[in-house]
This record gives sequence, C-alpha cells and structure tokens, in this order.
Amino acid sequence: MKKYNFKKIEKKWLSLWIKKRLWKVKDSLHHKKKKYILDMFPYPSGEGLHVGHVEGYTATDILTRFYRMNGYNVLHPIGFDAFGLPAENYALKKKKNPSSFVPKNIARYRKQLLSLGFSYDWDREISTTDPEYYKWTQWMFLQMYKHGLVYEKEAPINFCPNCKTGLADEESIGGKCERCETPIEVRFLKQWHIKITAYAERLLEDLEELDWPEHIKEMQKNWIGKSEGYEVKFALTDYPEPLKIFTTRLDTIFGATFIVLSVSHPLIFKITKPDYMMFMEDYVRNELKKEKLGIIDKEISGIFTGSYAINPMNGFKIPIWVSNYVLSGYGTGAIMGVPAHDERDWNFAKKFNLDIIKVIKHSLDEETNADFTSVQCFTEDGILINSDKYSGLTSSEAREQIGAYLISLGLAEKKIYYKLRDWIFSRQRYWGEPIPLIRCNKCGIVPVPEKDLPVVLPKVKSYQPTGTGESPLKNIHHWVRVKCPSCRSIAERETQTMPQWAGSCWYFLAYILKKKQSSKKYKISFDLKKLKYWMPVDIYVGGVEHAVLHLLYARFWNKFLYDLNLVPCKEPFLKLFNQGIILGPDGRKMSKSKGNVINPDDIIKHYGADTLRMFEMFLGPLEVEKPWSSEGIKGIERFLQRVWKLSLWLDKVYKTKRTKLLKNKAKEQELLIALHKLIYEVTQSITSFRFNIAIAKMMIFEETLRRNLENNVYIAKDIFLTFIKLLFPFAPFISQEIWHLLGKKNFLDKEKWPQFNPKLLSSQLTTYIIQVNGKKRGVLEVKADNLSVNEAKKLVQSLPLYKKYLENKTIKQIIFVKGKVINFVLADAKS
RNA sequence: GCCUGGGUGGCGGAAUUGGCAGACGCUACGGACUUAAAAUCCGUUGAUCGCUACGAUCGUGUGGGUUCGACUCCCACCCCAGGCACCA
Repeated sequence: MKKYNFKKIEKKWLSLWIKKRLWKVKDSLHHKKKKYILDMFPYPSGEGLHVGHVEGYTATDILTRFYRMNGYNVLHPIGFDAFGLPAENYALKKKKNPSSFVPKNIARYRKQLLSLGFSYDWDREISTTDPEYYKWTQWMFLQMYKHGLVYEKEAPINFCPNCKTGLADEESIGGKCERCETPIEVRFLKQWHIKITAYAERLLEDLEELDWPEHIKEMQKNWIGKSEGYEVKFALTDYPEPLKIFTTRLDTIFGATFIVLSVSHPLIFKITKPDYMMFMEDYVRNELKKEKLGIIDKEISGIFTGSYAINPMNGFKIPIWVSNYVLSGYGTGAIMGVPAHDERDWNFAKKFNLDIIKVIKHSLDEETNADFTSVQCFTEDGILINSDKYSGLTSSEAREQIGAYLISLGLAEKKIYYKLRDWIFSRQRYWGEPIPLIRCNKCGIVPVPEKDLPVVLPKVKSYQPTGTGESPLKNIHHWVRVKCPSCRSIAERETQTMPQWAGSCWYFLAYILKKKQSSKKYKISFDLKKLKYWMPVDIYVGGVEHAVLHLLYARFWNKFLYDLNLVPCKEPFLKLFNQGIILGPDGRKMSKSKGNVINPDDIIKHYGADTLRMFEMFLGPLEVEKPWSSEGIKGIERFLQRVWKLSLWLDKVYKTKRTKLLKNKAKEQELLIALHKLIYEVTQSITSFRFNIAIAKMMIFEETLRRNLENNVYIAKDIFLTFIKLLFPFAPFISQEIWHLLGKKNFLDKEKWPQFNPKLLSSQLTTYIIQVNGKKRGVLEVKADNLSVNEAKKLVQSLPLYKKYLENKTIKQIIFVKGKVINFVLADAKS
C-alpha cells in the first residue's frame, strides 16, 4: 500500500486553501456569535519560527477551526511585531538597514506559518513597522500627550550599556537587560514618561474579572504593588515642621523606637546636629553615589542625626537616623522603626543597639514576657500589648482605631502607595516609531499636527547607537530640522524613538480596523461598531515572558482608549492561556550555544506539518514546560500513517459493490457508541485546552476501527467520515485529503462539527467496581441504570468472587454509589 | 526570605475532581514477515513474591489524619521550577 506522501499533498491543499481565500473573515455577520482567537504576534527575527511558536499557534488554530465548524464567526489574525532591538542589532551586525531585511524576515515567517496550515485571515495581516500602522501608534501617543499622560523628566533610569539605551523598569529583569541580559546601569537621563501610575488602581482592580492563569495575575498584582496604610506626622524636638512617615502597620506604633530617613530625604541637613554633620555629609555623599551607580548594598549601614522625634501615641522621645535601607523613591522616604515587628528594623536595631519594644503577641493566651532582651522579631498580625488602651485589640482593629484617633488630631491620613512606576517611553535607538513631538525654542514642546502623521522614520545608512543618551536620529539633520507647527520658526524634531512594546499595545485592534486597499496598501480607521462586535479578545495564547511587559502595557493602553470612547471594553483580553516552553531533548532550555535547538523547518521536511502540529499537542498539557522528544514524534507519524492506510482500505471497500465484509448490526451499534463517546471526549478536550487527551482518544478509536476491519466487520462510511472531521483541526492536510479521497468534494472547513447523541452515550453498559473493604475484587457490568442495592447484591452473589471473599462473612454495610461502585464492608474488618 | 505552581513507571504524561492508579505515546525486550536489514504487524513492559492456569502483597515526594474507600481532602515536613526581592 502506498505511504502517505505529505510533501505533495500538503502543497496541493495549501495552494487551494489560499486560492479559495477560505479563512477570510467578514465583519458583516453581526447576527452571528463571534470568537476572537488571538496569538501573540511574532517578532520576525533572522532565525525564523521556533517550535515554541508552533505550539501556541497550533493550539489556537485547533480552537479556531473547532469554533468555526461550530458555527462561530471566528477572527483569527496574525501580524508582525517588527520594530525593536533584536532586528536592529541584527541589522547592525550585517551592516544593513533594518527596513531592507525586515520584510524578508516577515516573508519567511509568513511562508512558515502558511506551510503549517494555520488558518489565519491573511487579509488582516499587519506589521507594526508599516507607516500606516505606526501613524496610529503615534496618534495614540499624541492623545496621551494631550491628556497630560506624557511628561519629560530627568531621572535615574535603567540603562543597558550593550543595547545603549534607557529601559523601562519592566525591562529590567533581576537587574539585567530583558533582551541581552547585560547587567543594567543607572544613568541620569532626560526621558519621556507615560503616567501608567494614573491607572494603577484600575489595572489592579480589573484583574479580578479576567480568566487568566493565577500566577500571571499574581505577578501583575505584585508588580503594581499596592499598599494601603497611613502617613503619620511625628513632631520633632528641635525643628518646627513635623516629619511624615508612611506605614502599613499603624498597629505597631507603640513599638516605634526610632525613625529612619532615606539618604535623599530633604530634612537631613536641616535637623542633623553640628556634632554629626561631618559624618553625615560623608555618609550621604557616599550613599548617593552608590545609588547613582545602581549599587545595592546588602549590608545595612546608618548614621544618627542627633535629633529626636516624639511618638504621637506614647510621647516617647525617639532618635532619628539616616540609613541606606530606606528607599527614597517610595512612600515619604521616611519610616518609623519597629524592630520587634519588622525584620529590617530588627536588624538595624540590633546593629546599632536601639530599643526594642514588643507590642504584638501571637494570640490571646500567649504569656507576655516583660524581659525585652529575649524578644523575637514577629512580623505577622496578632493581639496588641504594651499599647496603652489599645492593648487587647487585634492588629486590624487597632489600625482602624489608632488611625481614626490620629486622623481626628490631624496627625495622620490614609494613604495608598504603589510600587508601579511611570513607564519610561523613550529609547535612544533607531529602529522604532519616532516620537511625534517637536522642540521649539519659543513654544517649547509642540506636538506634531495629526494631519502630518505619520512622522516617518528616515531611511539612513548609519544609525549606530551613540551610547551617550543621544538618539542616532539626532545626526540626520535634514530630518531633525523642521518648522514649528505653531510659530513657524525653525525647530527640531524629538529624536528618540518609542520602545518595542508600543506597537504591540493595540495590534489586536488593528486587525479589526484594517481596510485592505491593494495587496500592499491598507488603511486603518477607528470604527466603534466593528470593535464592539469583535472585542474583547476571547482567547489569547502566548508565552509567559510577557506577564508584566506586554500584557500590562496593552491593558493600560486599552484602558486609555476606552476612556476616550474609542474601544468598547475595559479589558482587552478576557481569557489568557500561557503555553509552556518546549525544552530541548536534553531537558534544558533550547539555545544555540547548547546545540539543542529543534528547528521546525527540519521537522516539517522530515515528517510534514500535520505530524509536527499533532506531536507538539501530544507532548503534554499546553501550559506545562516539557522536553522535545525526537523519538516520540514517531508515534504520531505512525498514527497518521495508520489512519491513511485505513482510509485507503476503506476507500476500496466502498468502491467495490460486493464486499466480503460483514454488516453486523450489533457491532455497528457498538462502533456508533464508541464514535459518539469519541465526539464527546474530543469536544470536551478541545474546549478545555487538553489537546493531548483528544489525540489519545482518537488513537484508541483508530485501533478500534482497525480491529473491526481485521475481523471483517463492515464500517459505515459516515462513522469514518465523522472521525476524519474530528481529526481535521489537529491535522488539516491529511484529513482534507482523506475527505477528498472518500468522494467528498467540499472543504472540511465548511463542514459542521459532529454532535454527540446523549442517548447513545447513556445506553452503554455501566461498569460497577466491586470492592470488599475498599479493595477492588471485581467488576459488574449491568445494563439497567437504576439498579437498587438489593438487586446489586443478588447480582454479586452470582459472581465467582462472592464465594471467595464474601461467603460466610458478616456484611456490616454496603456502600452503593450509583453507576460507580459497590463496596462490601465486613464486620471483622480492621477496628 | 516572600508569593505562585508542581512532585505519579526507564521517559513524556492519563485518572470524568473522593470510586478499577499508570490511559495514550516513546523506549526496552520477545515474536511474525524478510536471504538480510529497514519499515510494518503481534505480544510483554510499576515493584516483589507465586513464578503453571487462577493469584497475593506493596505502590502516586515523606510522616500523620479524615473516610467504607485518598494521586485526589486536612495538618506538618522535604525537594524541584518560575516570579519578586530592602516597597516599611
């Protein structure tokens, strides 16, 4: 028998599918229920698609085909995130302009995606580097500017000396550059910032309604880092102005035995006593230098100011210190030190021999120890002690009551702080969207008029990053020089570009808004009606690496557009699914240097697209990290070959009038039941993202069919065709070919997804597990679905196991779970 | 240190959420076909004992608990992966 020739057949169907524009999605079907199934669009690097892409994209393709066959209008687009550092670095290495080879990379990606049979609507393809696309990225930036969300500020920022550009906080992963893993330096640079912090609360709150993996939500929550507490004023003994500290643990205020200021606190030199001034100046200068260099001292240090503050609750006079362990950029840059109930304060107090007062105990019945030298640091909430009339309250009660008291005296206010910082939005690199602002000596910053958008990135030969904090665009004088839109005098363009993440903040909208004009040209225009139909994205699949980068930025961007009434929903991505990384065959992360990279092109060449798709789905649950197996793929190859052989066999059978196969009613019914069970299982597995299970079940069914044929049992054509339909989303090429082979002229894409018949499922035999004292001793197969305990007992008595285990024994109890188990508990069982 | 996941055969992984542990696939071993090999097909494959037909005992990171019954629930601990890390 002929082997399945995937090369020829995949090529044939692919060209037909493209020619027929089978996956074109119409917006006009507003009466039809919709699904928006989105992939994180790829970055078209020089290396081409990797197996990780294939994993996520296959999953969404299966879902897309599944929902389409179930009557949904499914939007499943793709595009390219082509601005950014890797493309630029690669271009620099090759001494070319990114714009000359990025289209080539895109073409390669497109070809690869096509060859895998992903059913994207290619008419909606976009690239963030298309001027029509980034015109709108710039336009949205200008809207933010006009709404006061954009500001320029000189600040210490993360700077990657290798990429030679400033980075956002989110791009610093454990102190290293997100892209190249070079340790990050701190530099003082004038940078454009976007006030993402203005959305902190909403970004946090709206996480609740999202169907996202818990750990991604958690990561975003931590990143936003909300803490609710009180700002408390401490009076100073020798200075008229009070000092403000921030605390989330107002309940521990009776235990505050000192105050600590950060090294950049404005009060330091106003309150430091002359005797301490020299040391203080040295210390602060030193620490500030370290801070500038981005050095984080693990060792706690500190110095006394000589001044004292008064604890507003108990009137204690407590010393004021300056230390490197208090951050200047958070809260008020000053804290109250409660060593008994904060580990860092504890370490500080121990080091400098400061008082420690215990004011919280674990529980009501705990003995309170008057001997403070034996106090242990205890950071959790508990019951107050040594706290005047507040003793005996729980921590949360005390916070409320002490807070209310201090507020009534005007000494405190409720305050919320976030860890989230504003988004540093300018990059000193060439390959990005130019920031559409103009610097005029007379008028200051002037936005580029909207009619002049896009500000096109000039094509130049030399665009080496300068490393000085200047953008390489600065040297392109003819581009920089421009008339001020407001006063017409000579002005300069802003030369910094936007970060990589800008384009991906709204690409999911662009797919909807794109209007194709010719094979190369398109327009984007905002259309709330279309957005209302398609948004939000129903299923979004992509890697975990974007947990606090893209996913946070895009949520923010969408919320801003929502506020402008340009998009209809608060949140862009309803359901998020993270595919797990595919590791190399050695169980380590794939990397060139380790030589364990699996290239999808090679696999397609050897096994074909269907096998690759299916194998990646069979590897394990989509969300877990799992190693590639070069042996394992053979299992899928064999399976598809068997399906192919089966169809050739059956084709012959259906074509011959007189077949030697027997039409057996009972067997046929059995097969039908198995088929409907399969429909049920595959449907369930797809909707719950358990593609590996769906494949396992199909394998079992294939074997059932084969066994029947080998035993000369006739298989109805409809049964086999239905099986092929189930296989189709996973392996579209071979399924379509078999469909065609068996005389079907249409495209499987246009077929309806099979529905299972619940009656067939419930008419099966029910298998009861017979247990004695909880141990399995046998099974009982019955047809009746409302078996009573007594009937069950009678049936069991007729089984051989009864004699062995139950005869002459006293049955204490029979546990009977309908449809599942019958458990005989014997009297002489364990006590 | 804190947070979030997770520990099931030689390996990747199943188990309808408390009811047959190890589906499906790979590997390995044995067999059929073949001059031979590959491919394909058939069988075996958690451990130990019985080892002949039936079978028996143990077994889901460790220790305890709840239950007629626990991979699944509860408590304590150990280990692995990812994230955050002076955020008061």
